[in-house]
Amino acid sequence: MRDVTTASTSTRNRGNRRAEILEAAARLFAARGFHGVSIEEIGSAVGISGPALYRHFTGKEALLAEMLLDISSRLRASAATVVTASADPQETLDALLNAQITFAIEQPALISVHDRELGNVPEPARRQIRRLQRLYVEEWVTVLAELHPSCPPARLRATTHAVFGLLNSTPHSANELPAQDMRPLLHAMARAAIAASVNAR
Amino acid sequence: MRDVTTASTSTRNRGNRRAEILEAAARLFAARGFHGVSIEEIGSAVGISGPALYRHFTGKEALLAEMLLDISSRLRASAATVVTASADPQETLDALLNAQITFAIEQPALISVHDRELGNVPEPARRQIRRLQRLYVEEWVTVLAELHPSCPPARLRATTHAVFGLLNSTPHSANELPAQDMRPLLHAMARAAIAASVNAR
DNA sequence: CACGGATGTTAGTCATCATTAACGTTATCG
DNA sequence: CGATAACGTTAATGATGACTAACATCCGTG
Repeated sequence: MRDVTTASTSTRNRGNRRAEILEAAARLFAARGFHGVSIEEIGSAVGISGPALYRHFTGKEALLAEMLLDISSRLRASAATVVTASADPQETLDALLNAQITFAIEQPALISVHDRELGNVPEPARRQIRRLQRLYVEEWVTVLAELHPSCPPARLRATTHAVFGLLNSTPHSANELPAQDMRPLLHAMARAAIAASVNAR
Repeated sequence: MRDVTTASTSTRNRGNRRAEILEAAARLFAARGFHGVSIEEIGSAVGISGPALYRHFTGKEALLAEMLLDISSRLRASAATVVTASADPQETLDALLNAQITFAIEQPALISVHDRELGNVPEPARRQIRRLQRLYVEEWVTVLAELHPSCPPARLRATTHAVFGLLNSTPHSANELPAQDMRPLLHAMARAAIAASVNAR
């Protein structure tokens, strides 16, 4: 149905509005939770008001679902890219750390929503999001297992979650340090925490 | 224990009710957020139904406020106790770590609610909770500053938040490892992360 | 025994939404 | 020039849900 060759003008701001709405909603959800924010508030945050959202999303839950799906897809995809880019596990781990740190620093609202609101996503989408999250964790576990083959996978999984918690602390410490200091700080802390985890046995 | 034979009626738990309600509400809030849980649900989770909650709390927001106030008071008090108990900063830090780890492992639901729902607490109480949280962070920063006087306080604060994120990852990794393995793992990771933070400069 | 307080119950009440309906306004394009 | 699709708007509509009212019950105590 879509004519790609002549669609330059017909799709003026279509993609923009959706992205704009998702961004505003993420900020609001991060502050007061999915059910604490009304459709009207999301609308007025982007200059339109209320039910106009239904021209872009089929409902509030669908908006949340798309938001979480987008986040987990991007994380998982970036991990997959990083993993195939290098054969050296230590280098790969550093790249995984850098990708996650970039995301945590640049999108603290999405980070918050991502690990708070899964319980509010309706069932068809929830399973898919969980799957992507699990795959993302497994990318990390695989890399860590290459570095430390003697460490049991369950321990590596717990280690990975702890590292995510460390890196995703940015919403709490956003104003303490500038990003240029925060970035190497988180990287160093995470590397040290991982090393301690697999050595202290 | 209690004599069940003579108490055929619905439980003689007079003082326990409030605590019971707070605990059930914490679990529910952790799963679906403050606004995602109804008064009716909280009530039926403890065997009573609906408006009976108003015999124990003046409202839903008051319930949340008391929950968060209780958590932050306990954390702050335990930190104050620990700090005065020893003059050796390293020993004090280990005690702080152990206290927070115990809390994170035993009360994952409270941990979740504590750093997600502050935005839903009405204003008089919110300021007080923030104050207690800030005092708790400052206990940590003070101890860390004794150990590493050359490190700027802002950096120590960011480090503290990152360590909290690491330790409070328990809601995500609850089923990966038994508590007896999780505890030393988190302790070792946190210590290493702190050391890396203050050294890598 | 009567009474009062603590604790429940069930039926309103009143707001607040999410969602839908019905109705403009462009602007692209045949 | 219309037709039509994209995008908004302002009223319903219907649920849900917090909170209140009115009414038991139990139990300690004067």
